[in-house]
Amino acid sequence: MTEQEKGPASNFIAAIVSADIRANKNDGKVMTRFPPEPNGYLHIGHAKSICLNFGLAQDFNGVCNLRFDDTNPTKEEQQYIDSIKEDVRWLGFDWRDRLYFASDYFEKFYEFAVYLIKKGKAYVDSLSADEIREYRGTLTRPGRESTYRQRSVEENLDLFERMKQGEFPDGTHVLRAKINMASGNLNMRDPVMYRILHASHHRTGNTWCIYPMYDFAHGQSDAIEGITHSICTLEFEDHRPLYDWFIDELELACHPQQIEFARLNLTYTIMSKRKLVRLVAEGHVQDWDDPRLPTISGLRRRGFTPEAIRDFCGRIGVAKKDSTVDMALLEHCLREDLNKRAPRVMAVLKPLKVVLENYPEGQVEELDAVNNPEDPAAGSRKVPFARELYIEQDDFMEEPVKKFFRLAPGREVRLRYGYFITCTGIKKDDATGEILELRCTYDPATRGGNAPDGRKVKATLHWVSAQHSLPAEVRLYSHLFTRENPAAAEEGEDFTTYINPESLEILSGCRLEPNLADARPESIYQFERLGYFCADRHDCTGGRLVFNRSVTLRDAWTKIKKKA
RNA sequence: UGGGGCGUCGUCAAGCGGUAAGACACAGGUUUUUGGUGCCUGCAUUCGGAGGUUCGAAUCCUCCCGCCCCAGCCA
Repeated sequence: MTEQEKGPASNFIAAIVSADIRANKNDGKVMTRFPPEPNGYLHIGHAKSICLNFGLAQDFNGVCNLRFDDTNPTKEEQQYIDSIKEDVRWLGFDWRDRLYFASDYFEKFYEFAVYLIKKGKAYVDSLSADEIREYRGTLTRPGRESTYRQRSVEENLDLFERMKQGEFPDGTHVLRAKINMASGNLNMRDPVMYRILHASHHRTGNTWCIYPMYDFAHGQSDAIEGITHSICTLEFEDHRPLYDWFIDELELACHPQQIEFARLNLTYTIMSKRKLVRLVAEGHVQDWDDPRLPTISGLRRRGFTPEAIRDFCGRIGVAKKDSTVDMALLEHCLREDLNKRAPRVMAVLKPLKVVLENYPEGQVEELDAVNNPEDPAAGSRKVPFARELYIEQDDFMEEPVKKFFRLAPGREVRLRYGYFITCTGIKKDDATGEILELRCTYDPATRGGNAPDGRKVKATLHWVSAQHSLPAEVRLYSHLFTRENPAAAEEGEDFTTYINPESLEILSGCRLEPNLADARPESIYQFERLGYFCADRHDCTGGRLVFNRSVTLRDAWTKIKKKA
């Protein structure tokens, strides 16, 4: 069942939207928006918001805008705009011609500000940043009014105009809303609306040297665009009274409804932009698209599909409770998607040579292998079989423990789509005792993997032909952190303490079946019995074969081993 | 000690006065040329706690407890 067939999501926000439509609020129309600040890369938490906003629009016959909240030129960059657009598109969402920028509305915001000044609802404050903080009071004590709060409308108008003209250096004045310095909600204690920033903006250049704060830009942007439901995360709940206050005082025709939901947390990773920046900047990971990161580009490079991510976002639900979703659910969604789509292929990650003593030298057979047992339409392929093969080191034990039913001395197993083989000998390095190769015999009657006499074997192993297989590099990824909640650091430690030193294992001597010779970057395969692997979008080029492990297959044997 | 939220299975999450959905995880079984997949079974006499209202409460009322967010000229 695809996510489309599962029907509209049911969550408290969908319920609100649905009720609004029934009541014919907003003439029954729905318009949402995804409003990222272009100061970093999108991560799986943003995907939740994207799926919610675009999904609501889809489910209720509305539209969803992509709007960049670019009101702080000191932090925002074009490269982030590009990556965000690419990621949203890759996730499968289309904003059509509705690409907006808060900076498109700077002129309007300025007029709004002037309007509020004239109305006596805004004033220029000339306190220093430190003084403003001090005057604001504390959580339990009310603030004090600024000595500049009573400036005349004329003086405020004059000062604000001169702020705009660039007469004053950064930090000398701000425009503030005149609300209530005694409010229990600190956001209502005369919040700053504009600050002076002599900085070049990535879109407006040097046109402005005053920039609106989030609170004086977001709601108005929503109202200008005609947004009906403005969905954001819980930490903005305290801002809602201010969101409403500005729109009311500005007497705007459209008054979107702000609704808050809990942001996504995932076990064994971190979602905070600040911490992600540190991981990248301090070199704990390669870059923003490091496959260990929960960034959209990292997940993509890891081999996650848009379908799996969308399915995940649909399953986790939307609510107001702080929660941490099990990473295992994300992995489950990927396995489920890939199980039905990924072509199967054989790859040996840690090769152990096998010589079939009774197989004719120089003989090569092309054996039929099913491409995907879950999808008959995927057809089959030929895989070369020869006297010398590689199997996985983990598939042999000289002294097998109980419940290990793979290859061992004297034991017979099946080579997938190949023959039954029996281990007859071990060649070791005399000095180190290291196993160099296995001597085996094969049963010619079992070609394809079936024994005419009906005898059974307990294991089927994957393999590749030694001479035909292709060398490859395979990167094995696991959790970036050793703790479920790395953000909750103990005394004297921070989250980097819990970085998993084994989150990346690079295997360079891997052997792939020859059909993988022209694997395209980003193509995903199931390496039988091992997991799903994705050709690296950057490094799997120019004849070099480089694969990233997206996720392992569920593995009963590892569990048995751990219990023992 | 101010303001705003939230507390239903290990983790998410339905439920909205009529007697606790579902998913992941976990545990068994079964099928199987992937110890994969599929299929079957088990997994909250109880909804943070205590009172109360009611024939009946996770749902309504009261009090208590716990957790999260807010003192950027960040978003």
